[in-house]
Amino acid sequence: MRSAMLLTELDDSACLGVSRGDTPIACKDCGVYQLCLPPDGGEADGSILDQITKNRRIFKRGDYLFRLGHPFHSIYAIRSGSVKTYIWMDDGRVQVTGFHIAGELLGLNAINSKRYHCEARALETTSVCEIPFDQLEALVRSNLSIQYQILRIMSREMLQNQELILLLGKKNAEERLATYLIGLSRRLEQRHLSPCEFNLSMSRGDIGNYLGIAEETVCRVLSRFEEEELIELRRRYIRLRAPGRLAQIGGVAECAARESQVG
Amino acid sequence: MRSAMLLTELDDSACLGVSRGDTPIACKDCGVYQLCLPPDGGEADGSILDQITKNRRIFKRGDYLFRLGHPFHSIYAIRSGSVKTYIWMDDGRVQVTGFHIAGELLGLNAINSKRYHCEARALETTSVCEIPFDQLEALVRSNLSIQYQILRIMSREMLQNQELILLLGKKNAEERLATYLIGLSRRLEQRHLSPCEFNLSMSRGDIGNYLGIAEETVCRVLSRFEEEELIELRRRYIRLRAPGRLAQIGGVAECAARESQVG
DNA sequence: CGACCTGTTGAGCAGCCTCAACATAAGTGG
DNA sequence: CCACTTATGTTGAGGCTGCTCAACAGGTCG
Repeated sequence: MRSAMLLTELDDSACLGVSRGDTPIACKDCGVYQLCLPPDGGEADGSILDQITKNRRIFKRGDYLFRLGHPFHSIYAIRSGSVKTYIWMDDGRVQVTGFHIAGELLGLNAINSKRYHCEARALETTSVCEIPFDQLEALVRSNLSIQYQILRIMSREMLQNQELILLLGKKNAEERLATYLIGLSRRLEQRHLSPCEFNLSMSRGDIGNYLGIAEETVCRVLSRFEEEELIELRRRYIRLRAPGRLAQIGGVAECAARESQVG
Repeated sequence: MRSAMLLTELDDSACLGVSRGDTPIACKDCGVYQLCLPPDGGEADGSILDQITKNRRIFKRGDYLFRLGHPFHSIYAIRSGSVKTYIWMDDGRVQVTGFHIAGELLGLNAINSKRYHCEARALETTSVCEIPFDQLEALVRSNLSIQYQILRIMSREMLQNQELILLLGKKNAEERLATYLIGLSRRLEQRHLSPCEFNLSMSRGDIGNYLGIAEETVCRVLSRFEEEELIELRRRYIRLRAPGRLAQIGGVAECAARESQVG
């Protein structure tokens, strides 16, 4: 038996946006591909890109990609699988700071201090491209647009963190979970994966920790959602039956309405 | 009467780390200076730097530096004064995402989408350097180390956001306020300003909003801190009488113990 | 098969919010 | 300069959301 995976219900070749063979990630928005393709759609420097995409590693469930405080050497582009990142306080309280799926980059916030400032752990069998920072720097020097891509990626990550701050500061338990489900759904959709039917790779405890609520509250709210026929639930399998309604509950703007204006 | 300022108790020339005349910000860690000085300590390109630092603007209390959704054109380096940034939900709930003082950069998270994703408003009379993004890009092209500096700055901002996420997700009201006071104190200290005696430029409501607690709770906890002789309080004036104890309450590691290791 | 991990549901409790009244300071106009 | 309004801060009382503790169910693994 393989370990729990996002989207085990779907066929393998589509799973997490990675095709079977050695072909690159199919999604325009993904990891190294995203990093190495200039925004104008031209081709990046093939040799360096090839070199980087060959640095593949597999992590099994529970393996650490990197650990808090350790020296920064690489950033990681997830090819398939999923990863959680978290930090903690001296007394042992832990805060999950993010779940990361195919196409996302990890470790960028270590650039400043040259040390990882969170811990990254695989939630399931996960394939990544490891990109040594010196290689990345060389890449940047050889190709100005890549530097700009990195800025864009970091800028986007900062936006996501702001959304999380809004969630933690102002939303109640129902809104938090609705927001979470819709956010996950949209990320899957961006990767051309089924946005309304998937398997969670993280536990209820992880979800609750991330959202700043207790594991039990996660269960209760999800049960309520199921009662109200907003979702269908079987352990880690979930189907969104009313994504629009969930977005409404979560206070998440429709994609199109994102650029709403001020008075 | 001038409006409330951080540190009105101190003499003007030291106020917020800006000297009286046209001399640059005195603090090594500050805004444009930080942006334009390569990490090796050499001099940046004088002409472009000069050009940029001449783009000065003054904002009065309540003025907007930029507004949510508006097209991104500039980033802002604060020279003196202070600014709050915030976002909101459709139903009007607002989340303050940060308070920013001299030496900090605003607007970097708009790079990705070319639109500002938060609103920035002066808390008091505030002097900034406005840096048009095209000028910044030119600067980056002419000087590779500046690009790296921007990466560092963004990386650091991401760390601060992670700390806020930890606070919002896991700390109680007392811990939040203690963390807040210590954080502010340390930022002032970095700018060679009195770390234990200052005037807050933000209201109790703003503080509570930022920390995810009610205004009334802010008052109550601060009153309790005063009773316990941890602080001295007179409206917006505050003196930290036991910063070590506050750091302990807030679960904030001592600066020296920051690189604590994992097992 | 038993041990263990994860998830679910219930009961009681508490931290913080809400609402409200009031105090103090700041701003405004005569 | 004072009366008035407005903004901000403080304190109290009561209520609610979500937490804690606990028991148990279902799946997984050695």
